[in-house]
Amino acid sequence: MTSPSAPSRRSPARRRAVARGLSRPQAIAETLKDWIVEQDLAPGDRLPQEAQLITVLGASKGTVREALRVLETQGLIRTRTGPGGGAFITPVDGDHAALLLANLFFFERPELADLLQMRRALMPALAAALAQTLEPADIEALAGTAAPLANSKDPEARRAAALAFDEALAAGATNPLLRFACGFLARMLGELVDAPAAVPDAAGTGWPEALIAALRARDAEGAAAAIEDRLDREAAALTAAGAVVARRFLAARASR
Amino acid sequence: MTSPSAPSRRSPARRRAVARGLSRPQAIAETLKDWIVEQDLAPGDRLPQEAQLITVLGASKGTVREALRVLETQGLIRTRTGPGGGAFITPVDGDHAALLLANLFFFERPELADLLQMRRALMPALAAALAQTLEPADIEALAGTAAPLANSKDPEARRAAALAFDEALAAGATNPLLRFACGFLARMLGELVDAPAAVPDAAGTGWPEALIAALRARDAEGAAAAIEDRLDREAAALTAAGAVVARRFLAARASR
DNA sequence: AGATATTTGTTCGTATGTATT
DNA sequence: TAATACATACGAACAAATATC
Repeated sequence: MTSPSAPSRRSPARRRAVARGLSRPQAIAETLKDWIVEQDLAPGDRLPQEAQLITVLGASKGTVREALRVLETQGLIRTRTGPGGGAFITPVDGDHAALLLANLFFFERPELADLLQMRRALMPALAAALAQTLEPADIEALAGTAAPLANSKDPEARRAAALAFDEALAAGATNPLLRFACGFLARMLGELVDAPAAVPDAAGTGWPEALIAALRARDAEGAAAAIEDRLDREAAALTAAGAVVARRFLAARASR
Repeated sequence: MTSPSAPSRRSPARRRAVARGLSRPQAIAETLKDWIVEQDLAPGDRLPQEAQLITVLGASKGTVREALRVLETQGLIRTRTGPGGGAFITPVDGDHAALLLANLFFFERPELADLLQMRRALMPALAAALAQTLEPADIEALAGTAAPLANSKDPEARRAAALAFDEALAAGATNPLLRFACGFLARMLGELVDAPAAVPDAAGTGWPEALIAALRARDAEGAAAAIEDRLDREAAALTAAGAVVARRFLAARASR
């Protein structure tokens, strides 16, 4: 009852992987990934059942389970128990990918200045792109999330609001690379940067209003300028306050 | 013989993780990550042995092994057999992180224009940064990798040379975020973009020489300008040739 | 070089949990 | 409620790798 082209015991991917010194479960995971591409599997599609994988891959239950756990960790599958259950392809989501990428920067820890430099390079491009692609309804929704930025009295609440606003901005990008990169930077800055003293924020300068206005006017340059003004003020304030990047992992968020 | 503060059966991280619907091995992996932070473990340090983890975590061997495989997949540990063996902390390397991140873009597949937009936003900043930080010896090494760009007759060789050069440029950045992002973009463009026809490259315009000259002169603006000229020409050529982003995973590279 | 001890890696039988019918 | 189909967890035995003497 094996499917006509099941993942093979001797796939090229697996031989490559083993030759590179990967462990067997990792190698089996590579085989399954190749198989996903070959079969053109899409989110929602199911992998063969554990029992079938055991026979087809020529590995024991434990090893196959470890291989599936590898794919789960990569964010590629989720498993369900019960009849009709099994391992299902799921699209990797940005939150999950951000977690994995943050592991890299746990060891190659960036300075605050590095985060700010990166943000300075990307966010003006994001703002300009948004000015050209955002629908009026999206702009008004953004304006909604921008409100607490100026209104909240509590500094902690304002910090959370700024993070939420930056993430909302990033989420609006049609370019998936820009969307992920800006969202990731916002999370790093919001969750991993600690300041010993209170950091005066730049919302009082009216940049959120200027940005929204530029977006409404589809004014790419104006939007970029509004963001640049804000970034420069905020960078100066963070640096002056002696903010630093903490040594921790990004926190996992609730899924599904 | 358990260490004075071993990973606990009821760590806060594990309760949080289980509450979020994570599987037990994933939850145990979260516990271990928290423990790495608490103990301030650095690359080379060893996790408790399998047998100890089994008793301390209150899980079976298979479950503990799956948890370790999760950490291995995240690039955080490597295991060795034999006396004195076990799971050792390893710094996550860029290649590994790139592979994991590429999984995200397997599903949220960027257009060629998205890749080019991102590169246009980042590489001028990279060039400017390099002009300020690169040592003379590094510049000369770069000049060496730039040579095949203009000299190779074979288009395929030139393509490989361009990829290698861009990765070398990225590797020179002191900002780890910039280093990773530019390296990742280079790999996406080099490995995942297929062109139906030959793509004339821009090396003939002398931009590599102009860039190297600007770097030698510590001329940030000149370096950025040289890169911008090249990017714009290359983008036009790729677009004209009808290049597209393929549906595949990034290929793993040889490690250690 | 070879024997031995240590530690991870793999397998399998069994039992349990969970969702569907 | 009961039966079924599936993943999940456990434990014991054995295999393979590697350091040490």
